[in-house]
Amino acid sequence: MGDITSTARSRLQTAAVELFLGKGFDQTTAAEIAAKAGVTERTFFRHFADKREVLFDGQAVLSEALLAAIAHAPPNLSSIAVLFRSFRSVCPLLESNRPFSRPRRDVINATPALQERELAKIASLSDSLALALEARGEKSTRASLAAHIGMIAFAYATNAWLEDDKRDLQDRLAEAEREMTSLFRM
Amino acid sequence: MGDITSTARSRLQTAAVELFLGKGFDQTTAAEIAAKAGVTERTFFRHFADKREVLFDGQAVLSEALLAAIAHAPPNLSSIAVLFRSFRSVCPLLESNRPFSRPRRDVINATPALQERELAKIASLSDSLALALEARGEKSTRASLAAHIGMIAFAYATNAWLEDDKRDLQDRLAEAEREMTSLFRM
DNA sequence: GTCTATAGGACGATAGAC
DNA sequence: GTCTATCGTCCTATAGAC
Repeated sequence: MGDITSTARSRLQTAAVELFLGKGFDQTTAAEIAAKAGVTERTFFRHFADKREVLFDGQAVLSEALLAAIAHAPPNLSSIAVLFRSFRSVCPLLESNRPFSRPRRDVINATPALQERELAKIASLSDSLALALEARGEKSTRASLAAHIGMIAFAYATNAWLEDDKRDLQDRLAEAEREMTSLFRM
Repeated sequence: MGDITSTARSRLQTAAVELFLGKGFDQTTAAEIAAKAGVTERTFFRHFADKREVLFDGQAVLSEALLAAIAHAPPNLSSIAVLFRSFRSVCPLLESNRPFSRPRRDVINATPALQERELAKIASLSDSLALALEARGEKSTRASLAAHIGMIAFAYATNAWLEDDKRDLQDRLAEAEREMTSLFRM
């Protein structure tokens, strides 16, 4: 991937967020985004499989960070404990990204089609985490349940923090973990 | 909803599943489905907002059954307990529907676009369940976490049962509940 | 040479407007 | 029920990096 390529990509992403915020996802055409980024419509679709995908790129970085954290976690921790440990480890990454995440979140919240895509990405990430837990020796069934449940808490904490950062992400995560654990203690 | 409408709807649904199974979702056009059902393409889109939606109708029945079960559950049960109780109560409904659910599931499994829609439906159902739990007096945060976590187990059990019905749905549910609970006991 | 990014025209299908 | 904008795919072609 050379410089020209990545700048075309990032120009497209920036243009997309601005246009989506300004006039809505449905009212923005791929051609407009491309024009604003100085490329053709056809180039837009070469970089992104469909119009929604332009908003879902950062996931790859997050995914790798989480998988690495799970792989390097000490043994003899429960799967749930490993997951929350990993979530905590990526908080700085997410915090530094907030200026971009916040407007992106607003666009997604306003657009059902984008919410669908986000759920798909979260599910895909959960499946990856489940495999990483299996690599630690967890049974397949339990790894999958733990990963998907953990992601519920992670997504919940992230959303709460994006809506209101009076309390930081670590704090939101700790609260989600507490609440979730307590659900099973009664 | 008159008779003509509902039969046209069901003819469209049946035709859609058959065509999707035969040549794949992407290779099937809305016009083909309509023709097979004896109506025009325009009629297809009057019944279903988009091409995917034709496969997601039964959700409404399931949703109502679950909400009713939650509303009529005895007080003083934990949210998680209420949810699993409700899931168990709809098992007969799902079991009787298996002949339709199984091919539908195959189509969805083969089509990313349909998986996205299914995740969205599950999330929407989870939100409804959360509201029903709140109506029982559960705190909003906890209701939401419980509902989404419960749906993970429910979806997991349903998928396992659809893939292999050597063990019935009740059994799969009980196993999911056991596994999930045990994740928080170590 | 190979590989990759950009470009452009044509086109069927979706889905909304009227 | 007709009309049409937009999405998204197919194909080929050019330019630059390595």
